[in-house]
Amino acid sequence: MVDLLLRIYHTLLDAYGPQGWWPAESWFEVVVGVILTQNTSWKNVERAISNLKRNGLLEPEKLFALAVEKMAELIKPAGFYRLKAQRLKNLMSLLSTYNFDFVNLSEKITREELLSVKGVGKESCDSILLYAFNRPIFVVDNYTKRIFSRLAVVKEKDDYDKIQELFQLIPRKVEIYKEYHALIVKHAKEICSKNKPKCRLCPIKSDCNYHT
DNA sequence: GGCCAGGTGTAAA
DNA sequence: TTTACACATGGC
Repeated sequence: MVDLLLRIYHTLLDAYGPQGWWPAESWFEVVVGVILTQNTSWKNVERAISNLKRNGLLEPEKLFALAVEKMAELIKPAGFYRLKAQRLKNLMSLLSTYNFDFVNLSEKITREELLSVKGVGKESCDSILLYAFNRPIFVVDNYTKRIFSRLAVVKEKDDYDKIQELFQLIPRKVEIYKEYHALIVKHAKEICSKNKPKCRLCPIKSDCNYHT
């Protein structure tokens, strides 16, 4: 099974090349991006991020000190902005207990702690651990579920933990974990873009007419 | 105009 | 335990 997963990985890598995720200039930008991108296109997240940057607020202490209402205004382009502003606040307050210290956080913060934050679910939690703090944790998203269940690698009703356990049979190399998830997202976008031949892997809709 | 986007929490069945 | 819904902007 591991061989199969690695074969798919290399196939994707050959097809699309390294994706270089996460696109950010700092670990803190990753953390913020993770919350902002919840059910939201990256394009919209970029606008929100650049609003924060432009105001010099993409720094832990600055953002933590910012009123939620102000934050909400700035991240508006990312959608769900009131909700996400509060979620960022919640997350900031956990990170503040580590004094926003990268080394400290990288070594000590746990999955349980992150999951206890309101607004941080499994995918966000694992994205933060992998992409911000370089832990070998595999990120499972809906694309992963749909694509790999159609490839009959996982079952339709397998839950997050089940699928994650499977992928984590792959040797725990952070770079591979980062790249694999990124490639899955890339593939998901590619196969449903126009001018592509029909395939049975549409991640957008299970009954997609365009790619059945 | 409708569907989708690099999800999550909550409430009802 | 599963399902339905709210949250919201912007691209196509």
